Amino acid sequence: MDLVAIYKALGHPQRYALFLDLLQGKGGSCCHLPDPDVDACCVVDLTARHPLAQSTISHHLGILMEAGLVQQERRGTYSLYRVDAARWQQFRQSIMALELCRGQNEKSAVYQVSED
Amino acid sequence: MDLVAIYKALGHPQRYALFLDLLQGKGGSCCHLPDPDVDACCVVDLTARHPLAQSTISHHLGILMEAGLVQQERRGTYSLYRVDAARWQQFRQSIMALELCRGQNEKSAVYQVSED
DNA sequence: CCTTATAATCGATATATATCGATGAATTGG
DNA sequence: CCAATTCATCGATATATATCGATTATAAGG
Repeated sequence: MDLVAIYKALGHPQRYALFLDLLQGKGGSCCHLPDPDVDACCVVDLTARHPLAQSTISHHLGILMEAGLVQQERRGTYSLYRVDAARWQQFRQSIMALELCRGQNEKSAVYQVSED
Repeated sequence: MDLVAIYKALGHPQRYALFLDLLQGKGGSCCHLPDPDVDACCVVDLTARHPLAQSTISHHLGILMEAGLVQQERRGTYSLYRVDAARWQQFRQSIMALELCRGQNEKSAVYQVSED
C-alpha cells in the first residue's frame, strides 16, 4: 500500500470533498438508480453536487482510484464509484501504527554512531 | 485542524521521509548536541541523511510546520525540529473517526430528497 | 437505427510545486 | 571583532497539477 499516494490523493480540497461524499454520502440523492441505498455514486451526481466540470470530476476519481481508495463499477452508461472500505480501514490502521518513537522509547540507542 | 493541509504535507515522498525521520529517528545521529537523546533533529543532520539540498530541506520543514505536524526550536545556530506529538495523535484520531457510512448504517436516510 | 445520456480521454492553459544555488541574517568561538 | 557555521529566504527554472471545453466511445431507449 502506497501511503504517500493516498496522502497525496487526499491532499487536495475538492478531491477530499469528493472522497468524503463517497464515504459519507452527505450529498443527497445517488445516481437515479432503482436501488437508492447503494453505497456508491455516479459521476453525474457528483458533478451536480461539486463545483467542478465533469471531466475534472472524472480526473479526480481516477486519482482516488489509483491510490486504491475507491473502486469503480460500470452499470450501463453509469459509472459507479464507491470507497474501498477494506483499503480505507487498512490505511487508517497503518497510520495508527506509526508512533512517535524518536528518543522516547529507548533512550536513543538508535543515535549511537560508530565510535572510533 | 486542517486535515487537507496535513494530507498534502505528507503526500510527497521526500517530505514524508523527513517526517518519518523526525517521528522515528531512523536516521542516526542527531545534531551534535550535548544531550544526544533529544527527540528532535536539526537541519544539518537531516540534510546529511536525505538526498536534498539544505534549502530544500528547510522548505519541506516549513511545510510540515505550517501543517502543524512539527515544531521548531532555535538553539544557538541550530534549528531543532520535532514532531508535535499531540497534533499527530489528534490527526490520527480524526482519521479513525471517519467511518464509511454511505448506505451501510442508516438504510440511506441521508439520501432522502425533499419529496413533493 | 437514431437520439440521447454518461463518462473517459484529449488538448490547452494557468497555476502550483520542487528543486537548486546564491545570498543574507544570526550566533558561536577563537 | 573576525571567521565559521547554521539555516531561512530569494530568484530562477523545470516539472507537475488542476481545470476546462471539446471530442469520443459506449450504452440505453424510443
